[in-house]
Amino acid sequence: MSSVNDFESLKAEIASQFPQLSRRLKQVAEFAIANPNDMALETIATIARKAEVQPSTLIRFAKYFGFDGFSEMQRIFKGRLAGQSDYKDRIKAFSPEGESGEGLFDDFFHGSTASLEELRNQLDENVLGKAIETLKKADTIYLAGYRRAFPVAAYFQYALSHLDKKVVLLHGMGGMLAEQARLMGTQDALLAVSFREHSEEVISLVTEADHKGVPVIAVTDSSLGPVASRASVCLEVKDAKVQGFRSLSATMCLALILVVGLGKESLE
Amino acid sequence: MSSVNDFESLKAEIASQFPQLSRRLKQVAEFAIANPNDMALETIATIARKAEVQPSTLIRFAKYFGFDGFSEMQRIFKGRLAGQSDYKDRIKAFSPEGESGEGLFDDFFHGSTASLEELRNQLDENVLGKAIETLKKADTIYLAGYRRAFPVAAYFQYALSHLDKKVVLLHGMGGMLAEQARLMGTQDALLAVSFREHSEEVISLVTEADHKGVPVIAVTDSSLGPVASRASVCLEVKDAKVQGFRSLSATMCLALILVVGLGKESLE
DNA sequence: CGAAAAAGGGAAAATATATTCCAAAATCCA
DNA sequence: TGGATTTTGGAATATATTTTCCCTTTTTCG
Repeated sequence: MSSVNDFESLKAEIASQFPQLSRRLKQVAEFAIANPNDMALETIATIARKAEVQPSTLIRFAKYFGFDGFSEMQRIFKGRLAGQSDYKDRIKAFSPEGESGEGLFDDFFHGSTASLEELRNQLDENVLGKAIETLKKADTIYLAGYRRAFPVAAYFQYALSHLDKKVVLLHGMGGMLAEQARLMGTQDALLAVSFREHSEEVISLVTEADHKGVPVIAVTDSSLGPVASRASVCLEVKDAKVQGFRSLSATMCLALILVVGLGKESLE
Repeated sequence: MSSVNDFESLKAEIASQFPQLSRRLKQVAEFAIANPNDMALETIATIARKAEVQPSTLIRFAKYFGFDGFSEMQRIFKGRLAGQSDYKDRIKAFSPEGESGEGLFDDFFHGSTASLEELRNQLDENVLGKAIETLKKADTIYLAGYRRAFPVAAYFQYALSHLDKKVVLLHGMGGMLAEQARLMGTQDALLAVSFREHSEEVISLVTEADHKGVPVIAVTDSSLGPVASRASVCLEVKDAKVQGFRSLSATMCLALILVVGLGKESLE
């Protein structure tokens, strides 16, 4: 087992050992540094062919650097591609045993930070641009969000109205949801925030908008759900869950990005 | 051989077929979209374990979408990783610190992450404990929050009601704010969320509660403001500001901490 | 130059991985 | 309800991949 645990240190190690490597091992070293993707994604045979060495040379190379075999070294290259922030895994599962004396609430911060990290990695600039473009074109922006998504919709209402956008929060108060929604037209847009177990209200609103030809921008945690499938633009965001409750940290950050993006666009 | 050649079209294809997939195939679809990295880097057995399906289900999934087998479909996922990582390296290489046109949204993530970090450092365990204790003792929790603070109050309403706490959101709709607030008693508590330029409503609510002897828990960005000074417990949180707009990422994290803290306490 | 040591090639063996297949369970439909 | 059809789980099989090992080639150094 090698002491090297991440790509950066492996790279450094290879660089420092390089001069004293044999001819073929140098060849592998150069290939590995130049083609880390291949090293992560291809089989030993394919890599060997591309690097023009024998498969066994690759294994010798791995063993030279203290790994049990090639596969073990390949993990490092895979880790590099996976993003390897170790925050990532935290989104799904938190240590149930919890505290180790230090930082009783670290789980929460880690979770939120992890969600942000994930959002940063996943957020597609093009999709976001399309969303902003749609909002910009809209005469009136209708907002939908219920249960956990309601605070997000409320935040949009606050922030967008500060941009002098016409916004209507479809709160359904007084049982007037359908009436409120009836006014949506093709020149408008519906910004729907919805998380799994999507509420009936949001699904029917989105469906109606879709039928009418009103552009729908979805902010959701499930890009395969009923809301996303009817949306013209789908922004995915996953907040960390702690003891049955999800924060809204990442979603709020996404909301801010949308708002500021729209603000910028409007000024130009 | 499938007609799908890149990740984006596979994703679109999966989304469009999703509704008519069987239960396990849906499970795979969700996992695949949510964890494309695992799909590219792990073995069938590992993926199956993570997605909680049988290996054979993964193969059925691949075949459903026209691939010869799982491995062929996995190529699509590998392709995605191979393509994007050039971009990834570029970011790392050219912008080691600040901005350089790349990482257009890094400001937002950085801002939110920094806010969380600050919250983590500033948050006093004793103060938090006192806040939770107060909320726990309260018969009914009254919630106040206007403008930017409203989404936070709304989140509290959602989350606390899931803990079977009696909560009243003082929304002031219909001009009945004073009437709603009149019911607060010393056995209750007022959870007031307010940020600078504090709204008139929240100030008068907090003042009234203070006079009546109702415990007030303040969540605010100004520990010296009119809300904090009248509160029995004051939790300070500062969200990052980007181009005139503040996110609520850190505040939402704090809200989650309070909620989960209260949930734990209640169980014991 | 020639013996000893190191490096390299490549096939064979070992291991891991993907795929098939069939029986059991669930779902559908008449 | 009850037979037909689809879906699912999981062991058995086939395939692919990694690793070992031995022999050949190359390099090193007295």
